[in-house]
Amino acid sequence: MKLSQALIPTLKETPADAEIISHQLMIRAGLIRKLTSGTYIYLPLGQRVMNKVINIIRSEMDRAGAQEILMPAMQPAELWEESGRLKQFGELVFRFEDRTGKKNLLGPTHEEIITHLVKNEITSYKQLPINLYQIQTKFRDEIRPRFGVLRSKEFLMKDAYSFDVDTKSLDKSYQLMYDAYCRIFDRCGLKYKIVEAESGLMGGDVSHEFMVPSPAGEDLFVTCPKCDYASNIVMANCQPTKDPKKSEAPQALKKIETPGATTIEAVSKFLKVPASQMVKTLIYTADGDPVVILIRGDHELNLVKLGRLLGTDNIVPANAKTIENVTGGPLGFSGPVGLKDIKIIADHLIQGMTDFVTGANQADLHYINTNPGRDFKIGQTEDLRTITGSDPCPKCGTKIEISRGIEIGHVFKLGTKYSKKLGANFLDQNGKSQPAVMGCYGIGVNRIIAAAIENSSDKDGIIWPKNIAPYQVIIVSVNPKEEKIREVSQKLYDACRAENIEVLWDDRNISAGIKFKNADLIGIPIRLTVGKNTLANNVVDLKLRNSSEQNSLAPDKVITEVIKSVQQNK
RNA sequence: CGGGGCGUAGCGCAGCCUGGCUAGCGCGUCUGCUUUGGGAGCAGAAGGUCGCCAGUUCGAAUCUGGCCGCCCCGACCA
Repeated sequence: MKLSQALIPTLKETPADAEIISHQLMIRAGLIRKLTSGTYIYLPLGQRVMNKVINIIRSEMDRAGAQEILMPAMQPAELWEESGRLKQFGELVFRFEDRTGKKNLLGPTHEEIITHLVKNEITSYKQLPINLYQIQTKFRDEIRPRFGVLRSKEFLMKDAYSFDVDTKSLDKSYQLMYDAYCRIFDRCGLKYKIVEAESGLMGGDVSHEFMVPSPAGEDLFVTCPKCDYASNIVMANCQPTKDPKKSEAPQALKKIETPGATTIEAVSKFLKVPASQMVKTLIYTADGDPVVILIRGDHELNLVKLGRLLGTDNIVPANAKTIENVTGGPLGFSGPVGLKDIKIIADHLIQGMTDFVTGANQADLHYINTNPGRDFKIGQTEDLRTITGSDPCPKCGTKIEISRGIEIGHVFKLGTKYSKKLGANFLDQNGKSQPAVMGCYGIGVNRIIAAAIENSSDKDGIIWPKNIAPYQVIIVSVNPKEEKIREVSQKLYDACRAENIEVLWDDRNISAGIKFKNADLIGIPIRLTVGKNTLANNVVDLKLRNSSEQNSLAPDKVITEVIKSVQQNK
């Protein structure tokens, strides 16, 4: 492609509404343009990268034995009512009616549809296992789209679904996908971590996320610097204190005034007591019933853990009225002392704490020197908090590390959740009807692009991994009006095209500086410069985007070098 | 949805507080000439419902109200 003819609108200035590097560079390098919040137009350069990624995904999925299909983005709401997920997804789903009043939605994911298909088409164990996938646009009415293409309302996803006769067979299908994902992300040139994850709306018990570490990521994950432990932060187990140290002489419980101090921070400041020496009493309602939870002042309640414990995800903070009913006191001064007729669920650490500060269930009053056992009863002790950076690794005890990451892929063992609900059964060897055991596997295609840029750029622009670069080579003709320069450039351009090497030719009649800046910005791996060196010594300069070295070679030699370099990465 | 911020030419911004003539600046764009190894120079030109609607006023980009859009933080979301 000649740059003079290409729609590659680069920007010198950083757009004001782009916060993170990948978003800024995707706009500046002319990959995307925003249509509205959460939807983007992919320009030629962006679309080329997208296609590169898609091709890699497709080849690895096919290699793993998965078969490509295409399901509609428009789906009947009926199927979602059957699975019970319409309510669960709630506002996240775009809904609409057709002219007859039939309820439809734009698919945020496709478990319902694939299960429907398999229900009708798979009837025998002889047809299993099977893995079907598609690369398709998903729609999610996100509360807050952000960071460009990282969280958008419309995005491209590769989603695969496996069906097996039993869990043992599912383990194999799962591993196959897990390995395929590693190959896909390796080929995309990404550095990533695989972490244990929460299954959320998908359901199922086992899942792993593929995370690209980046400060721009929306997810936090935990890794151990010593062993191989890696987990999403919400899943990381906190170690119970094995041998709680009781203070030798607990102080007497005492009520003291804390006017207007309704938060841990305010009380901590007022009483000059560190948050870690306080206990917060949280009242939630789970399926409408109030629960009382105790967490150390400097810790955070982990709703996922609480949900697992209570067996529901319908957990919301109690309103002021419920709090009054439960504690007899106003919001902001709740405490465990004197609570009746309600079980107190405490985080593991509470048991070992002594002489701590907590609410007195009366306005403007807190207790100091509270001690569990003596002053109130803990009904149940559980791991309820979110792990912190000062916690030990649940596996080996080394201090863990917390990092941010971009979730580019997620694999789930679903089990029979959907097959049971939607009736995807098959006849086993004994002629008995069994629900298929499912797995599902997603990759965010757009996120791979953003993650690759987050992973690899410098002050001048993008540095593409070779396998997903929109073009392999860019030829910069310093002064294309010069006949010899044009001639040599044309020769290089033709030679690349003859070898099927993707090449951009900057044939524009503009000053050289712009061309170099542009080439760096759009991040093409190999740059060939035809300029005064060519005129004086009949050589072309070859420079790689990811190195500062530049070599001068005869035009024929340059082509050989380029071919070698491009093939190395295939 | 709660909190904060923004909306003036394709992009980045000034002007608004303290209302007033033809709404500016930089980049980009177009024409011509000179340039061409790291975002060139000169000369000329095009490009604006000042987000929208209403109100106050002799007069509104500027003041007031409503609405819309966009960004950031949060609710923990594949």
